[in-house]
Amino acid sequence: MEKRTTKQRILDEALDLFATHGYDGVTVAQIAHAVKIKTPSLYKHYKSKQDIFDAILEEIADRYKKRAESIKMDGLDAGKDTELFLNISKEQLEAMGTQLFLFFLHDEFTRKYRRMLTIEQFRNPTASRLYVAQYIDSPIHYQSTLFEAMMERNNMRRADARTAAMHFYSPMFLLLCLCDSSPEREEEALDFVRRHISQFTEIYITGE
Amino acid sequence: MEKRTTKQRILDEALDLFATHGYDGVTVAQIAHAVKIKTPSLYKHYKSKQDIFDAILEEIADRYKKRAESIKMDGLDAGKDTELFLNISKEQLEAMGTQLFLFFLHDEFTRKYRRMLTIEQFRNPTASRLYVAQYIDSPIHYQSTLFEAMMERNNMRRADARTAAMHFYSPMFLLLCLCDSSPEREEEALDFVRRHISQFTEIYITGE
DNA sequence: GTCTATAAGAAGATAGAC
DNA sequence: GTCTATCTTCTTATAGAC
Repeated sequence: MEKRTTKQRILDEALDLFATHGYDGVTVAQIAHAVKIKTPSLYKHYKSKQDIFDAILEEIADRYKKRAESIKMDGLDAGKDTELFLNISKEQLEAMGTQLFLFFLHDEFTRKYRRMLTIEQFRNPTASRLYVAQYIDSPIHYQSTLFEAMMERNNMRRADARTAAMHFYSPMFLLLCLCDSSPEREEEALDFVRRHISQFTEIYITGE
Repeated sequence: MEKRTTKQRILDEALDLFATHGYDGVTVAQIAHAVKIKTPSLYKHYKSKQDIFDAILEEIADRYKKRAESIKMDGLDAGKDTELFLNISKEQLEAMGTQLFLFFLHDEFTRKYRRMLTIEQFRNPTASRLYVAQYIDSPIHYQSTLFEAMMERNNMRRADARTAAMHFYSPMFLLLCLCDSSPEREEEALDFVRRHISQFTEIYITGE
């Protein structure tokens, strides 16, 4: 027995195609071919091409919701991650940031989701909502909470926490966009990430 | 006599449609309808749909090339813009940054070009090249040159100029992406831009 | 340079056998 | 649940009159 059902495999292959060509650039025949079935068989699993697309968006929304809940359960506001950051060395912070960046860059699904949402954000309201939530609002909010706590404890230069969060996150965002468009520049981007974090901590982090 | 020829109006309306729906999401009939001619008339001006798209890409490349040349002619490296920055007050810098951001955000063509390149970057190598050049490499390079000169003259905290350039530019880039996807959040984004520049100058600019 | 008419093929989706 | 065969509509593009 296969682990992945045909229904799931359709979503996987469709995502793969949508992430490069966009919804309108992909035919149901291409999806079927990638799944190694004939076109009409698709319709036993999904009632239309739009239905496949919607299922992918739902999957993205589900993953996002689960991750957001797990962050709350782990108790970010209670200070778990803050404690982590307080006792971290500059080198560890740099390694942590690089690792996080590499995860977002290399994780197959994360990368495809991001590319699909990037393409579809202007014509699909749900895609737009998910794009902004996942790649802009959520990271900024997370970093803000962290930095606020650090500033309160004088582990960080006092400043507007949301602006500091943007100073920390936005270079990562830009470099992700760069690598999504030009994967061959990954090494250069990684070098940038390291120097960015290094310079950020020098500027913002007190009592090294 | 009309100022804009039919040939140019086709490009304008096609761009408008491509910038939201992408190349594959637009039919030649839609373009013709927007131009208020019938579909076959399009083919007297362009030999195919792809030809229209390529002409838009060429237009983008031309504008970019011209701007790049005018920057060189104005003599950035000779220090014109640097002089400007050296004698600028914090308030002026904030106003200048906000104005630049607003131009990129509101200028009709700039906005549509950016959205089209965002959509098409993953399936069209030329679109990818233009996207990275215009919205990542070029701004970073410009700011780097500026900051290097300022650091040399001790008008700026000494640090890696390219990293500082990224610290200055990447929040603008992220906020442009936000506004492209969620135009209703423009005011919030503008507020962020102001606070970002204010905090940036506080951190990086010496001898106010 | 614009139109009507139309060709030629692709694309989404269904019917019905197995 | 997969297939072959087929329908219908949409889409790009051309022919040829005006």
